[in-house]
Amino acid sequence: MARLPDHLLPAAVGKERISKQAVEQHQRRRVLLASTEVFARRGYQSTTVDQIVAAAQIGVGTFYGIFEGKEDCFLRLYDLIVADAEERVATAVDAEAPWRDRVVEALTTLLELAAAQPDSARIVIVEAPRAGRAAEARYAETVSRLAEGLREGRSDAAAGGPTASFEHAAVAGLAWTLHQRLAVGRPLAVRTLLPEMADFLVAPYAGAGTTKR
Amino acid sequence: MARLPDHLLPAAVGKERISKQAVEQHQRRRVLLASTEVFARRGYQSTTVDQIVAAAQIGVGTFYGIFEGKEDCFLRLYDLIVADAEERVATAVDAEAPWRDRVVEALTTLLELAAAQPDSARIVIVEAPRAGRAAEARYAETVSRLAEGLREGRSDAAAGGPTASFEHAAVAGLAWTLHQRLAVGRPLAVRTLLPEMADFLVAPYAGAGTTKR
Amino acid sequence: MARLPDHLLPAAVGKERISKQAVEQHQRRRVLLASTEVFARRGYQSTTVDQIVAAAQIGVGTFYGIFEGKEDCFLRLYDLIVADAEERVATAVDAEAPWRDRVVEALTTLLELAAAQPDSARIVIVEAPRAGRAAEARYAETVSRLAEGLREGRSDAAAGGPTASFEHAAVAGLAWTLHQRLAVGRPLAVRTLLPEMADFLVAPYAGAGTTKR
Amino acid sequence: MARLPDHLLPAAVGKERISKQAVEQHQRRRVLLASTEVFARRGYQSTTVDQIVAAAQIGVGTFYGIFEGKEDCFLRLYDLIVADAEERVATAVDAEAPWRDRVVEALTTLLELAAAQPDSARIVIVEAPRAGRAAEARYAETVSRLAEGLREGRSDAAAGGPTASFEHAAVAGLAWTLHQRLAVGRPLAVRTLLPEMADFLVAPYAGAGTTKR
DNA sequence: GATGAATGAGCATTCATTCAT
DNA sequence: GATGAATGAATGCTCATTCAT
Repeated sequence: MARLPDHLLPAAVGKERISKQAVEQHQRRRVLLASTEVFARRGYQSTTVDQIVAAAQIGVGTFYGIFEGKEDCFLRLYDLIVADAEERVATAVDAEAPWRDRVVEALTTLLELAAAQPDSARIVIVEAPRAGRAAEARYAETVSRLAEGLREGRSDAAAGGPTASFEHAAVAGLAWTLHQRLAVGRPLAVRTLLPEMADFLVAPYAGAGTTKR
Repeated sequence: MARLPDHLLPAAVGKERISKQAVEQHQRRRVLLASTEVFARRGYQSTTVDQIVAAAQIGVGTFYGIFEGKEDCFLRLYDLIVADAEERVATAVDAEAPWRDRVVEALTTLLELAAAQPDSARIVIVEAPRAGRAAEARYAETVSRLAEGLREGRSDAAAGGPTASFEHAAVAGLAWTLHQRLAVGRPLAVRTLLPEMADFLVAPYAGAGTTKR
Repeated sequence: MARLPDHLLPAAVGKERISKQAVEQHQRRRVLLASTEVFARRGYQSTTVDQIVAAAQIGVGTFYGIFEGKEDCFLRLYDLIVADAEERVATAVDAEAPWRDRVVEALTTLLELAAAQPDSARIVIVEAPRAGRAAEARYAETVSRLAEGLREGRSDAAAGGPTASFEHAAVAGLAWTLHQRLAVGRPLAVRTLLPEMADFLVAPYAGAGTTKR
Repeated sequence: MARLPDHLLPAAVGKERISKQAVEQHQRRRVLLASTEVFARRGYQSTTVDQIVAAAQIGVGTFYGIFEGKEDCFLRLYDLIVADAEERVATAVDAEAPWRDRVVEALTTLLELAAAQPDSARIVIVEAPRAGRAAEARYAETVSRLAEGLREGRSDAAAGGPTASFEHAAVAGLAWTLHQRLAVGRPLAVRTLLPEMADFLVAPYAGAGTTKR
C-alpha cells in the first residue's frame, strides 16, 4: 500500500514497463511464428485453435488473451509478414536508382524472401485469399500497394504504355505463379523465376518509351 | 407411395429406363442450377447442404443420391459451368481466323458470359480457388488450359516474345481483375474491360513479331 | 416425380401429416419429460445439454432440431407444466361455486399436483426464477395470473379488505412455502399444508366482509 | 520490494500487526463495496472475478488472498449487508415498545434502507436466491430470522391468529413485492409501500386479538 | 504482499452424412 | 426412389483459479 514516490523508482518503473511491453510483444511474436507453420501446413480453414496453441506451447486461455480469436491471429500474422517484407524491400532498394532497377531490386528481395521463408510466403499468397473477408481484403490491398509502386514506371513511359489496369493484373499474375510453386511445396527457383518475372513486369513499358531494353 | 402394379405398365418399361436416365440428368441439372445461386451468394464454405436442398426443393437423401456430398456437388457445378463456357467459345471462335482474332473473340465470349451469368462466374473465379483441394486443382487446370490456348500465339512470334510462363501469369492476372469486379457484386462493364484485357494479352507478342497492331 | 393426384390418396396423406405432427409432438414431449428430471435434480444452471440428451436418449443434433437451445427447452418445459396445471385446475373447479370454494379447490388441485409431481413443481417454483431473464418473466407472470384469480375475491369483500398488492404477496408467500419444502426433496404434506395455506389466502378477506369464518 | 531490515523497525512491530489487520479489513470492505455494484448490475452468475477486481482496483491474486473465490466474496457481501441492516433495525427499534410498533419501525427502517441502497437490496433479495446453494441457504435463513421476529406477535394474539407458517409466507411475500420493484430498477416508493406492507404483516393478528387497528 | 499471465476443463452449438421408412 | 429425422464428432470460446515473479 505504502509506496515510494515514483521519482525515487525511475529506473525500476521504466524497466518494468519496458519489460512488460517487451514480454507481451515477444510472446505474441512467438505464437505468431508457431502459427505460421500450422497455417501454412494445414491451411487457414483446417487449422484449429487447439493446433496453434499446441504448436506454440501455450494454453488456450493464453491464446485468447493475446488474440481475439483465430481470425485475429491470422490477420496479425499476415500484417507481420507483410510489414517485414516491406521493410526489407525499403532497405534493399536504392531510392535514387532508376525505376527499372528499383523494380528489379524489389522483386529480387521479395523472391529471395519467399524462397527463404516459404511458410510465410504461403500465408500471404496462398492462404490469405481464402481466410475470410478481412484477410481477403488485406490481400487485395497488398496487391494494390504493389501495383501502385509499379505504376510509377509509367512516368517515364510515353503514350502507348500498358493499359490502366495493367499493374494490378501483372502483380496478381506473378502472385499466381508463386502460388503454383508454393502450393506444391517445392523450393522456389529464384534464379529461374527472377528474370522471367522481371521481364513480365518491365517489358510492357519498354516498347513505349525511349528507353531500350 | 401407392404404386400401380408393374403388369399395368409393360410398354412403359423401355421408356421408363430412358426416362430414368433422363430424369436423373434433369434432376442433377436442376439441383446444380439451384446450387449456383446459393454457392455464389454465401460462398462455398458457408453454404450448407441444407441450404442447397432447400433451394433445389429436394430432400437431403435425394441430394446424397445424386452427389457424393457437398464437395462433389460443387465440383460438378464447376465442371458444368466450364464445359458450357468452352462450348460457347468453341462455337464463337472461327478456327480459321488468325490467332489474334481468335484470342479476342474468345475473350469477348467469356466476358459476355461472365457478365450475363455473374453467379456462375463467381463460382469459377471467386469460389473455386477456396473450395478445397480438388476445386483448387480444377481451377489451376482451367487457368492452364486457357494459358495453353494463348500460347499458340507464340508460333507467329519471332524471338523476343514473352517469357515462358507469361501466359499463366497473364491469364491469372485477368482472372484477378474479374475477381475484384465480381467480388463487389457490380455488373461487369464488358465494353471497358474488353479492350484493356485484350491489349494485356496480345501486346507482349506484338513488339516481338513482325505483325503490327 | 410422377405422382397420383392427391384425391386418390386422401387417407394416406392425412395419416402421414397427422403422424408427422404427432411424432414430432411425441418426441418433444418425451424429451421434455426426460429433461424435467435433469433440470429438477441438477438445477437449470448446472444442467448441460449433454445431460439432457443422455437422459432423453437422443443425439445432440436431434435436441437442436427440436429446441433452439437449453433455454428454449426449459421455457417450453415450464409452459407445458403450467398449461397442464391450469387445465387441471379448470377441470377441478366448479365455475358456479362461491369464490372461497373455488380458491380452496384450486389450491387443493395445485398442491396435490405438486405432491404428485415434485420434479415439475421444482421446475416452476424453484428453478424458473433463476433460469435467466425469460424464465424469470414467465414465473412473475404466473404469480400475477394466480394473483388475478384470487383478486376476484374482493368483489364480495366490503371496504377494509386486504391492501392492493395483497394477492401478489400472498401468492408469492405460498410459493416460498412450497419452495422450502421442495428444496429439501421431502414429499409435500398436503394434508398439513392445505388448511394453513387456504387460511392464509382466505382469512384476510373474511374479517372485512360479512362472511364469518 | 526493497525493505529495511527488521531490527530497524522494532517499535513498529506492534503497530504493524494492528495495521495489518486493519488494512486487511479495510481492503476487504473496499472490495466488497466495489463488488456490490457489479453483482447488482450484472447478476451473480454473469459477474466474473475479473470484473470485480477491475472495479475494486486490485489484482486477481489479491482477490484470492482476501476471498476463497467468487462465491465466498458474494457470501461475505451478503453477510455484511444483512449485519448492517440488523444493526440499523436494532438501533431504530425501541425494545420496550409494543410489538406492533416494533414491527412497523423495523419495516420502516428496512424499507428506507432498501430505498437508499438499492444495490445492496438487490444483492439480498434478488441475487442471493440464485447465487448457489450456500447463498440460497443464507437467504432462507434471513427470511426465517425475520419470520421469527414477527412471530413474537403471537404472544399478544388470542386463539384464531394466523396459522403456524404464516410468518414465513408473509415475509417471503413482502420480499417478492420488493423483488419486483428492485428488478426493474425503479426507486422504491417507501411512502406507498410502507402502509400496505405494514398492514399485510399486522392485519392477520388484528382480528384475533382485542387490539383494534 | 501483491500481481496478472497462464491455464485448461467445460460448454453450447453446427452440419455433413446415414439409414430406416 | 425419395425422404428427412437422427446422429455425434468437432470447434471456438469463457472464466475461475493457480503460482512464479
